[in-house]
Amino acid sequence: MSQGTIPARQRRSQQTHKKLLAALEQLLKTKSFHDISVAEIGKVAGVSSATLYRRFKNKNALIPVLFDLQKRQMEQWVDSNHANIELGTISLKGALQRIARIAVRQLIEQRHIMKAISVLAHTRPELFGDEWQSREKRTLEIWKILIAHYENEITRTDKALAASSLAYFFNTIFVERIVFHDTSSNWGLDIDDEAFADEIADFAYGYLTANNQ
Amino acid sequence: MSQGTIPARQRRSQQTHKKLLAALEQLLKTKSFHDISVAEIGKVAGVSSATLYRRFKNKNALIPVLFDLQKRQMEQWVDSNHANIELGTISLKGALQRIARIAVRQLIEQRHIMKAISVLAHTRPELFGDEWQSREKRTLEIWKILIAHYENEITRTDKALAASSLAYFFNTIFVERIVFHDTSSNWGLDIDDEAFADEIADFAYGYLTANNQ
Amino acid sequence: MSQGTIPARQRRSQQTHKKLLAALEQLLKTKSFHDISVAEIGKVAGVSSATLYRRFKNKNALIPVLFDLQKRQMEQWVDSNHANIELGTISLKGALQRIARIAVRQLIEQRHIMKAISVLAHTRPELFGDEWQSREKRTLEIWKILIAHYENEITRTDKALAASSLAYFFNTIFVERIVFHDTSSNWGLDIDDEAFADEIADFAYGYLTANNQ
Amino acid sequence: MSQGTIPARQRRSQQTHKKLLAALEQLLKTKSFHDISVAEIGKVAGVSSATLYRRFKNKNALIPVLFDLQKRQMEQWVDSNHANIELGTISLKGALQRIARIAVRQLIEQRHIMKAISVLAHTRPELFGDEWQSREKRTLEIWKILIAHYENEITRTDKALAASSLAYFFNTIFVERIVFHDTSSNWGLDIDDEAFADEIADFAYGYLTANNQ
DNA sequence: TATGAATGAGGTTTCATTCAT
DNA sequence: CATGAATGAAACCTCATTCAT
Repeated sequence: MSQGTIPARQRRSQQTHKKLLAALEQLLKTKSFHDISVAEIGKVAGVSSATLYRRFKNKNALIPVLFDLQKRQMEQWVDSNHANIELGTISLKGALQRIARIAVRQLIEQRHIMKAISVLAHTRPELFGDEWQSREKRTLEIWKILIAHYENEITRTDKALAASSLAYFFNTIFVERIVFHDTSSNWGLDIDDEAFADEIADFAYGYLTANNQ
Repeated sequence: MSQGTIPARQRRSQQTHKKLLAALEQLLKTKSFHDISVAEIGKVAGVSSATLYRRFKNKNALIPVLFDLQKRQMEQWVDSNHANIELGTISLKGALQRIARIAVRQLIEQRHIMKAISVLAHTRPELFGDEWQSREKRTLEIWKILIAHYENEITRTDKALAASSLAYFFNTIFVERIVFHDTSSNWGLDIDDEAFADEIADFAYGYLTANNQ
Repeated sequence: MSQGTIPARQRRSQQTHKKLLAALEQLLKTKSFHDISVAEIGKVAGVSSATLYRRFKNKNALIPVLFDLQKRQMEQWVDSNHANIELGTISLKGALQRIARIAVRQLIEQRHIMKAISVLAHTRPELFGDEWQSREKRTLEIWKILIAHYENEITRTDKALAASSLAYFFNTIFVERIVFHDTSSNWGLDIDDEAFADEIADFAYGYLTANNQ
Repeated sequence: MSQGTIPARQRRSQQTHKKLLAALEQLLKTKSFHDISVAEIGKVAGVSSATLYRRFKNKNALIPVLFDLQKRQMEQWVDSNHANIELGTISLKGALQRIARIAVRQLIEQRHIMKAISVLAHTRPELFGDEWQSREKRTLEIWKILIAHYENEITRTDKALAASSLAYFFNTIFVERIVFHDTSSNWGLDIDDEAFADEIADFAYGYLTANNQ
């Protein structure tokens, strides 16, 4: 349970909790967290703003919960087999493309919540707990496994560094285009999201396999 | 002249204009635009907040000017020979490293103002005029020139796409690490900024030269 | 039974009643009635705030009960022989000293509850019923008895007035020093409470026996 | 200038300052400081509540100013010769009566503001600066002078203690009757305020002159 | 019955902006 | 022209009290 969240005993209050989060998510589609007032959230959720304060310590306490929500949504999405990668049967390039496409699709799916999280992470980093770090660690592990699997093909010598670089790269490069799609410049990239994912995969592939004589 | 800026006829008011922007820049080092009040800006600038409204239509009108300021600072920096690249005498890889390092250094230099611009671009895109697009165009041109120059070495077939991809890539990938340095996760990238720049250059180099059979 | 109190039929609810009052008393040690919320009282008492409303009409209804509680505590204290005065065996001055010391001790004992009552009496006099008046009457009677007993020694001619003056005096003069001990100025009175009581007794003794030619 | 007060440069703002204080004083006639909202003060003063925050750091910052106001009002009153005591030409008893009557009259004059100060001193002592102490000191000096002047008549041996006791006594004993006149019990003291002052003077006189063999 | 849930009304404070000197 | 003064609108939050389980 995120910090600042007040445990809900009854079913009614759990519903309220959900309704509030759903309202927040809804509102985040059109404005930033800062520009959404507690009253607004309450209104959309169909409860009074005082009720929000029964479930959350204060407005900021919604943020970690938003974070949790994003995580849960992502896990659901992963579980539903959208994110299956069988390293055994696929080339390195294919794997990278697969990953890039999955990342893009998932980011599209969670566009609004990710926008909020991204802005908040840049604006109010102090409101994020350290759960962030555990996600980071797990991601890094996955990249290490992938690199080990394609060891022969990869020319990078410092494998740990390569894992870190890839993790940074994949977690950074899509957000601008996918999440801030409507607001940020597109640099004449008039290709669809799938093709974009492939381009990105090419960066990663090139990085891993280039001749570094 | 940015929109919302009121032309300053007299020298005194030009100074006021400068003082206000300097104050804003100063304040952006410690908090976000949203968290800086007009009164505060006036105080640091040594003028009253009402005076600000004689130079700017409203608080938001500062943003395009901030943007201009960043541009001017960058141009100064470029002019001062920090950003000289002689394509003739240098390998593709060397050129990319050079560019990456320059980008990093320049971002470090303008860290605070870039943070503000980045957040605002994500939060209030409507406040940015279309000058953005002309920068975008010029950047794209530069990449096209570079790609043409190393044509033989580059395996990418769609040169225009490659230019766009590189432009997107270089304008996106550094910000997280350099500008949001203190707030965002570093994915175990325990290398210094120069080495980081080189890693990034490797992505670009790999992308441009990989065997795409 | 104080007004606003809902009669408690069952033993369980009597205990709840007690627990609530004990909680209030406890909380009054650190903050004023106004600053104590119903939720807080409930929490300390170990019941929900809704339960409080089953025992009391509203928050204010606690006040008369607080008053009762103070009375009961005082009576207990008196019964336990702390307050025994045998007029027969003691001088007027001795009697006054005795009374002053008793008053001081009792005020110390009930410091917190008396602080609450004092502030509330000044702030919300309408919340006190008229039971106050019966206490007043009884006190006055006692002073009349004392004055009658030492008739010869006393130079005051208007005995009724003397009784009233003494009653007012003794009921007023200690509170500032004893009850608001930590908050109010002490006028350089660097003596202990017992010596203070004696000083006060001297005022009363002087008043009663001075040469009023 | 009291802490939390923002200096007023223009005449208009000084007027606003005055209007706000006058409004507060007015409102204190019917309710306690705690029960008066900032909005209310603004309304009565004829300004918006935001304006109050231009002159005062916050609501609490009004309190020291209230304190100042009381002091200034008192000084004015004293200067207007209401409080003249010529020790040379008057008996000890006469002097004490004079003082008691003056105290009573002055308290009547400042009844409402004194009620507020008294309640606040008991409720929020932390909001009072240490100016209190300097007043205390001066009062003590005056009593020492008086005692020295009537040295022969006075039977008390510890003169310093006597001064402290009198200071405490005179600063405590009137408030209940005069300031909380309408709310507190009167113990059958059916005499007018002047006669009441005389009774009180008798306590002091008796204290100072009693036979302490 | 007891209580967790819910809320309406209200409180203090901030701030971008306009007014008046 | 520059600025101190003023403000309307809105923000977050609290709490005594009622509702519904």
